[in-house]
Amino acid sequence: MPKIVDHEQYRKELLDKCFDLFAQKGYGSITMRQIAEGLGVSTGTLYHYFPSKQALFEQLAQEICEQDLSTALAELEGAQTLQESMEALGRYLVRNEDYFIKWTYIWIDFCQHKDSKEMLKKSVFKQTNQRYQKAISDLLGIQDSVLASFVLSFVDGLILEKLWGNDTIDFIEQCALLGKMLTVYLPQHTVVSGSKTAFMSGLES
Amino acid sequence: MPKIVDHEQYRKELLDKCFDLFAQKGYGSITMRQIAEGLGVSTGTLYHYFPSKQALFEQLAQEICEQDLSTALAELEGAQTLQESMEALGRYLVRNEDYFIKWTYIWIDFCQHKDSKEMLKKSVFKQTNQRYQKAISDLLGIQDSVLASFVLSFVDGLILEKLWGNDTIDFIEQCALLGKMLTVYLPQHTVVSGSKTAFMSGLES
Amino acid sequence: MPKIVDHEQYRKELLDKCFDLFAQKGYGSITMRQIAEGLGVSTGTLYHYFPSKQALFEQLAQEICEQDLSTALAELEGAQTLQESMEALGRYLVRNEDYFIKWTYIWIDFCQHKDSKEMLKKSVFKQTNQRYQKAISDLLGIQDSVLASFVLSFVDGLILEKLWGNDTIDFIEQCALLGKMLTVYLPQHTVVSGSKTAFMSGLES
Amino acid sequence: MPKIVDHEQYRKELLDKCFDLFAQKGYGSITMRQIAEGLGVSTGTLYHYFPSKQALFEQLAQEICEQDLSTALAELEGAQTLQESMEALGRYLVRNEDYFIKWTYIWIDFCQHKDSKEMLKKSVFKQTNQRYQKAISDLLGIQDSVLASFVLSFVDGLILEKLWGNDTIDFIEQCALLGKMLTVYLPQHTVVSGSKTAFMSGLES
DNA sequence: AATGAATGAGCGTTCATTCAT
DNA sequence: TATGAATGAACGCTCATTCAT
Repeated sequence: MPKIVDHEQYRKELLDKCFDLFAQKGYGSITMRQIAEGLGVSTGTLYHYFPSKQALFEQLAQEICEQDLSTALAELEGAQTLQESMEALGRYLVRNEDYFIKWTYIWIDFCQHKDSKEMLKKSVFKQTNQRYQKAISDLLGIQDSVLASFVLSFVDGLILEKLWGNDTIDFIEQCALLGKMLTVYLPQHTVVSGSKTAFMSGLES
Repeated sequence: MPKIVDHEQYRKELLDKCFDLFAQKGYGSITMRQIAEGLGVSTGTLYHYFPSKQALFEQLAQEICEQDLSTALAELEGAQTLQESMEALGRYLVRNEDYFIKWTYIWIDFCQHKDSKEMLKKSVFKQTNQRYQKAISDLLGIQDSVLASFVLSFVDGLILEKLWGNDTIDFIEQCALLGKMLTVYLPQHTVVSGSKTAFMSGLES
Repeated sequence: MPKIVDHEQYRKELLDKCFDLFAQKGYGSITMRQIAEGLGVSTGTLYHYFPSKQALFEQLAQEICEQDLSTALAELEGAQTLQESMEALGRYLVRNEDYFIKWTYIWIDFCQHKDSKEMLKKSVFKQTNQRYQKAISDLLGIQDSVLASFVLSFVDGLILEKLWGNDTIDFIEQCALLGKMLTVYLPQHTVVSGSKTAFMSGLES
Repeated sequence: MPKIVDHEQYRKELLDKCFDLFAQKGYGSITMRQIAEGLGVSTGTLYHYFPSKQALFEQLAQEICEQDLSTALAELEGAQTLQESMEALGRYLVRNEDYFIKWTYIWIDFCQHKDSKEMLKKSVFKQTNQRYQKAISDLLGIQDSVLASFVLSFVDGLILEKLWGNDTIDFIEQCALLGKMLTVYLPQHTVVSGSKTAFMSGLES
């Protein structure tokens, strides 16, 4: 039993270290030898833990989708106003820019191989997307899914612009702008249903 | 009397047909044989027109970056209000969703191979990005580059969400929302300098 | 616990077996698949031991240049007279005719690819040639380099004639003739400096 | 009829120009495109005159074998003594060193492809070799075929040494040495049969 | 006669994967 | 468990050859 734990734990460690490797070269361009080398193991060992390159990549995709959002979200809590929330979001994006770019590389790569993995994509990604949307709803303090999608898309887009080398974009500035826009938009368009959210009361303070 | 072929024109035709192929499988995963087959030529012919796979891909990237925006922009003209402009943008995105997703796949792929191509990326893409930003500025009728980047990122994000299979996003709905947000935001924050733009007067009507 | 293989030794074994293969078809006409098949390994294995076809060929050329001459020379020792030495040389050439022809094929091939290998050729071959010239000087028992070159060229020519199919040439007969010619020529032209060589005393007996 | 003459003549011109090309890279390493380019024609034209690469090479080999020796030999005539003849030979070799090296490259290349060409080799080369041996006999003024082979081999060897880069060899010096050796050797060993040759009388003068 | 575009088998080489140790 | 040698199908690319003009 403890053996299995070790095996499983080591597998996860290897998987984590694969993140950068796949992000840098892409599924189609990295080789198992390069991965093994990057992990500091032999190809034999790599195949001992993962049945194939495809399986390794899918497990990685699965893994990064299932990553816990709670610690991330914790960083965003504590804001008193929407504006503060957005500014916190901006700082959070700046701090994790590199990670998000890599995440994006990997996920897009994964999407491109939509053969038999359609199902996995459907199940895992949909779920992930919902979690992100939920996180944004919580952050905004509203339930409007269109608005949540709006913010989600905007954030995706910020990262995408950075990914392809546009360094004229400033996450902080952009998120602040989003904050301002939401601040002037929301009070006029939100149907306050029942009790106010913590966020709304924050807004009014 | 050689076989009469307009070498340059045929090269461009082949290049155009490569767009879908590279978008579907990615640079690292598609093979020259597959490309040749997809184009309906032999590998020999493919190499007669392109010196290498990498050169073919770079020419494709160059090509799609240099594509004319004017016809695209023409579709967006004629709107009287910002809201109408945004709605036109939404319809435009819906109409060209497939194209933009493929464009994104290819460009991200290109960015991932940033070895000696850094320069090309810098020169070509930067320019392209500027043209897009300019187009958005024109569409909005403002000069604020932060705002233009905001809209650009948002649009990028919409496409990215669609790319990875999120079909709960509705371009029309999202662009309408953007329109509404801009409509309430702009009058309060834009310093109208000198004569009003056509757009601004439309707003006031 | 890796598979136990003495990498370096196995590499040498493969290299040795390449000798005949390259000699028979020539560098430009033999394929790596044919070589692999000839060696009884897969192409993958071949590339595991040699980085490229060119490197393989260069290592082979290097190898055959560095081969020990001492055993060969030992066969030629023990002759009491110049005539006997030359007759021993003739028998030696007959015995190794096949080997020398192959050696010649390979070396000529190597010389034809004198691009960046000029240096290797210069260093390795020159050295080899000097060793051969030295061996001939020892055999003749004289220091005259012009004479040594004469004999060397003659021997080269004998092999070359055999290489291109002239089977009217008889190594024994030719070497005997060389012996006779040297025997009548040398006493009249050699300045005996100091003590006589073993060979000279043999001549006089 | 005149058309055919032109065709045939042009074919020969092309063939002549191939000499250097094949000598420089070797049959297996030169491509038909490179040959065409070297000749200043298209591949189509090349194939119009020669049915295949192999046929082209064989025709070249045939051609250079059949080349007239008479002009060459004329250069060697006029010597009064054997020594003079050998010195003339030395100068002749120096003058044509480049040509002979190329000739050797090509012929060795041809010999290496001894599949179905064995016959051609047998017939054409044997004949050629006999002509050379005859030329040498004439030059020496003797009929001894062993001696002729000796000289032929020696000359071959001189060229071979030069081919593989040995530039310490001096054709003039070597041929002079050969002259001296023959001069001391011949009078003692030649059975003068019947009338003296022109050469012998020269020797005695 | 002459061109060069087109072909596809085959080249040198790589790579995911297997296997003996 | 861990290694890296071994495999051979398949990769990017080339080349002798054919063919439409």
